[in-house]
Amino acid sequence: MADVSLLPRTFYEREPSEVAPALLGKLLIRKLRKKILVGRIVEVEAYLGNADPAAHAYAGMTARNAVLFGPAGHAYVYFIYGMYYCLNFSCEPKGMAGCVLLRAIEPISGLEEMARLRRVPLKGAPGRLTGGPGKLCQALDITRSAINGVDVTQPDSPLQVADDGLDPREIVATPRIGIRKAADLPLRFLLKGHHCVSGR
DNA sequence: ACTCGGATTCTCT
DNA sequence: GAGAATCCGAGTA
Repeated sequence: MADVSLLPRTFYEREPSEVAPALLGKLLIRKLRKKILVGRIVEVEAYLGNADPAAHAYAGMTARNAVLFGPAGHAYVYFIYGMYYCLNFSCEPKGMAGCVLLRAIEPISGLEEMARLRRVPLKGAPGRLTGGPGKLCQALDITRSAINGVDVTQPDSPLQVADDGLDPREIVATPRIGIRKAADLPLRFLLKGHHCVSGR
């Protein structure tokens, strides 16, 4: 893994529908006390802020979604269904409060620690480890208290995104998963045929 | 292969 | 007090 560069803030200062597919193939890096966990982003969803009824920011700023109304390139972590967290990155344009939801990664490094955090056996399909928004947060120890509001463009941040030069082969767009409103928009992006995307 | 429901708690009305 | 950008196991087939 030579030539790995941190994604700059300008990367996030675009429309979510542009940032989302651009994140595919990038490396998600989680720094813990002693260990470093790495995964490759293989599935994301764009949320268009005040232009998108399915977005958390649609109804305006609250204590929960305040991060989305700040500068781009920050982590928005929310708690859902009583037991899971989901990870997003804030985007521009400013005031629009758009974001990108990370739905699945391919585990690259630190698989043992990920399996321990997930409480599943190490052997088995990698998609079982990080193939879903709730799963990847559990595998990388991402919680609202630890990660929400973190600037992912900083070298000393516990959560970062980097480019290692990989050019994704084929990207496909589909409707988003698990939402009631605006359920028809093709804002879910994934690496075609990848074995770590969410679902069965 | 598919459908169904339970777990569990934060957030906003 | 309702509903939620989920996951997993059980049941049926």
